[in-house]
Amino acid sequence: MGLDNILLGLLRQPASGYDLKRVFDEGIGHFWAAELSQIYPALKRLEKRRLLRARKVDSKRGPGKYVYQTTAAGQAALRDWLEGNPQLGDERFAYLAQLYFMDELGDANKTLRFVLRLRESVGRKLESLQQTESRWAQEDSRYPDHLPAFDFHVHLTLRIGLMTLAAKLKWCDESIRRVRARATQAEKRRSTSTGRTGR
Amino acid sequence: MGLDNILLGLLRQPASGYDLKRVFDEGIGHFWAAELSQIYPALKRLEKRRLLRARKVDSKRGPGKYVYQTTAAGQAALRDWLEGNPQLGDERFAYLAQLYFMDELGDANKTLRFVLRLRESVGRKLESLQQTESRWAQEDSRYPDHLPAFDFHVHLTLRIGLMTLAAKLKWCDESIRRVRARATQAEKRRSTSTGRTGR
DNA sequence: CCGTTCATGTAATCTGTTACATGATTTA
DNA sequence: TAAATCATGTAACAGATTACATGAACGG
Repeated sequence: MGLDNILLGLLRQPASGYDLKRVFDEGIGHFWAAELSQIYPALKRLEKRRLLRARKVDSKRGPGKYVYQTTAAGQAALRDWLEGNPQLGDERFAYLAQLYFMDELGDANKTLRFVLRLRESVGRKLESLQQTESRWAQEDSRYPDHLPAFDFHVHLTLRIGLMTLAAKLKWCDESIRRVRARATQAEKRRSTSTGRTGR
Repeated sequence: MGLDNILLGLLRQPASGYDLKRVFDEGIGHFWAAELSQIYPALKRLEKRRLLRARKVDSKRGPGKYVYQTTAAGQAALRDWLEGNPQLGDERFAYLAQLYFMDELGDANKTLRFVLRLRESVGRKLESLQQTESRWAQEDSRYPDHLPAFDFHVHLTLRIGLMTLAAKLKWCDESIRRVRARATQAEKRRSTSTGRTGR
């Protein structure tokens, strides 16, 4: 249902499956992903249910192109979804599961390197969103509080992405410091006990 | 693969499927969820692959109980996973998709109420994690920097949960203020234009 | 002419949820 | 004695990924 509703939202502006894939990758990737192999069947399904209408357009490049657009019935379905409760699903973070069990490796340096790699990825994502925001702020003097309704809502989702990534980065830095402290403590314990027992 | 590896991690301590469900619900729910109907087949699968070993134990209550435990091969598989890169999957947040399209409703008050409901849920989750942390801090004087390795890693995952939830709550508050401002501006525009046009 | 981008799709597989089925034991 | 908890499972469905298949047009 998630994807279907998102397509109804995106297709208030006409677009092809291929176009939509770009939107997922470049536009809303920070809160939803989808593959082409998932998008195409979904479009057909929604067309059959009369929530989307399709028309064939011949594009300059490649073969024929099918452009979809939300119908009045589709708009009504979209509104129903929007009027409902915030859909907070269970979140799954495999990297946290990895960290949770990482005592298994018995080596604080491995935990440290793990968090350092995490920091890199988080930093990259954060920079990318920050760029998006600063470009936007430069180009539109109404940013952020005098934007038209659509853009304002887009901005809100951008902000939460920015703020949670910033929090994660802060956590990485905090954790790196503390894991380092533990690693050097373990190092010390090793050398003093070696010193005392003579080996 | 995600669940399988997590089970290998959890079953370093012997437990039944039913026990594990409680761990998902009460222990690691903030980063991974699983249903019993998913856990039981996974246990069988892992047992067939000799990554877990099962033994039957008759409990006081209910019918026979099967207690599983990670084997040496299972431990090796677990370590391979832990040595790998941090697994950052694509995150899907349906409530952000809802917010993204909420201009469709053409009513800032609906957006406001949506964010208020969100704030409630986030607040509840945050409080629950905060309680977990403060209980832990009270009961264990080594908390957080002198904990044994396992507990320290658990603590790290707790911290990131706490910090991202705090960031989300901050975002809610920020957004509530700004959506309110927009709602009252829209209100004003309505009344001045009514005043000017005389209807 | 070769790689990239445009463009659409199918098939197999994996992962996860909801609903259903069964039955013992404990607690109110 | 009825509801809650303990305990294990199956079946049907839904959602998503990976691999495969096809082919036109453009840029270097």
